[in-house]
Amino acid sequence: MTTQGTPLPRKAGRRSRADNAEVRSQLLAAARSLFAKHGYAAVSTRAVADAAGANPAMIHYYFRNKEGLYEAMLADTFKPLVERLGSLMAAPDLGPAPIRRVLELYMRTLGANPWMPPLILREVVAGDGRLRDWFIRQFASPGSGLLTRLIEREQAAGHLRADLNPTLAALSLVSLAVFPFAAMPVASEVFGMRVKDDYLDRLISHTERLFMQGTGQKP
Amino acid sequence: MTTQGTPLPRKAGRRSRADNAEVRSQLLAAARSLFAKHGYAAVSTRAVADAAGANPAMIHYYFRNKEGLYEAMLADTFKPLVERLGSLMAAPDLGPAPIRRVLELYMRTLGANPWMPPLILREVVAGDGRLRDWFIRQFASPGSGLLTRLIEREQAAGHLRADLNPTLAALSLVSLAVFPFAAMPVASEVFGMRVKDDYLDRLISHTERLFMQGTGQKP
DNA sequence: TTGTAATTTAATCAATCGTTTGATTTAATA
DNA sequence: TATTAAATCAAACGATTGATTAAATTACAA
Repeated sequence: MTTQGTPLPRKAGRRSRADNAEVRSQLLAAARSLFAKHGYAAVSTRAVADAAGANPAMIHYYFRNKEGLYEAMLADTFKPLVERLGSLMAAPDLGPAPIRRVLELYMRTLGANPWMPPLILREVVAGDGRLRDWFIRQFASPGSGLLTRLIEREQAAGHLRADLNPTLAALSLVSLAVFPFAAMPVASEVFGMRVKDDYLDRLISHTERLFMQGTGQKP
Repeated sequence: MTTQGTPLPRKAGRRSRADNAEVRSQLLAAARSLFAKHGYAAVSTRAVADAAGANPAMIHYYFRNKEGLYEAMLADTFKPLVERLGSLMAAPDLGPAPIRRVLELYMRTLGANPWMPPLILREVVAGDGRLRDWFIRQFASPGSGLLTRLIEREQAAGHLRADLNPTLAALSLVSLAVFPFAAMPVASEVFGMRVKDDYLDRLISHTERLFMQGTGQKP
């Protein structure tokens, strides 16, 4: 499971061939698409190489093995979002409507990168370790204490309904931020949804509203 | 994907050997546990047979192939819940607090059968068909129109906050019913939750409360 | 141009996959 | 007891898996 071996591209001091790292990034893109769609075990390294228009040996060359490829793909995919979320929630003085801004950043990112929700869900659900620990660490720093504390602060400020347990509210918020996107293909059939242009806006507003005081009025 | 072949246990007119179907049910149990924990592609038919203390050929004998085993396992696992949910929501005259009763049935069942949430999530997320269609059909009848209409009825009766779109509320309800259970192992680490005896009750109440008017009081 | 390291190809390794075969055992029927 | 069918087993099938290598090719510094 853990990669205990030597590093690979032995100190690429020289750039060559098509200015490059192009094959590497194409492998990452192919891996992201295939792993998101079919899951880790169902995707062969040959399939990734084919989809990237490369040779299986290139995976060994750049990433040592299948796990190394998967790990690099996850980091490449989620690092930007995790960093932006962290800096947003860790800010000493929150701007206006921080909960909504977290929701917006989260949902718009997932909406724009459809491969993210499946990857998140698979990592969350996967019983075996693989990258579960790495993934937990990624989302633990900005997602756990920070989100719970953000909710507490917003409750204290009177911006959020106070009758909710902060920890459960944080868990609910994440649930509502992730699941609907991963379930979109199915939900559109099950619930007969017509995913129109304003769907994302309506979903964000709806989710935010759940944590606010109900008005009793129709939306 | 579709099994186009002949049926297998050729008309079991005779019962034999340990009164039987025991191997069959043990294969189903092993498949349920392993597929839930590791996913379809990551589990070999040999592993299932070993865990069931049976011979690999018995899978072919009872279920024709790996997909047949998986399909039978899904049906065996979810049919009871689906039926109970359907009859609860389709009742002409709902009893008191039907939303809470749906939540209770759903969550307590998932809580008592830890393999269900991973299976649901995998089926929802799986891009390829396999049993996605079957699964959608299972949850479409009781889960779609019925749940949405139930929410509308409860809104009309003044039992549910009226400022929520019924379809989005239905999707949110399902999200909150499924995701926290599947995420439990991770969430307990990320959110520092201590899953105590009353955890399920508190989660149910919290989720129900989200769809009610906020009181502004601490819980 | 030549030397050298980076990159890519083709080929191959042992291991494991899902599946099937053919023979055997068990138990009910005639 | 003889017959028959269901159930089970050990063994092996061909195909594919992840991984690795040796050799060929490329690009750039000297």
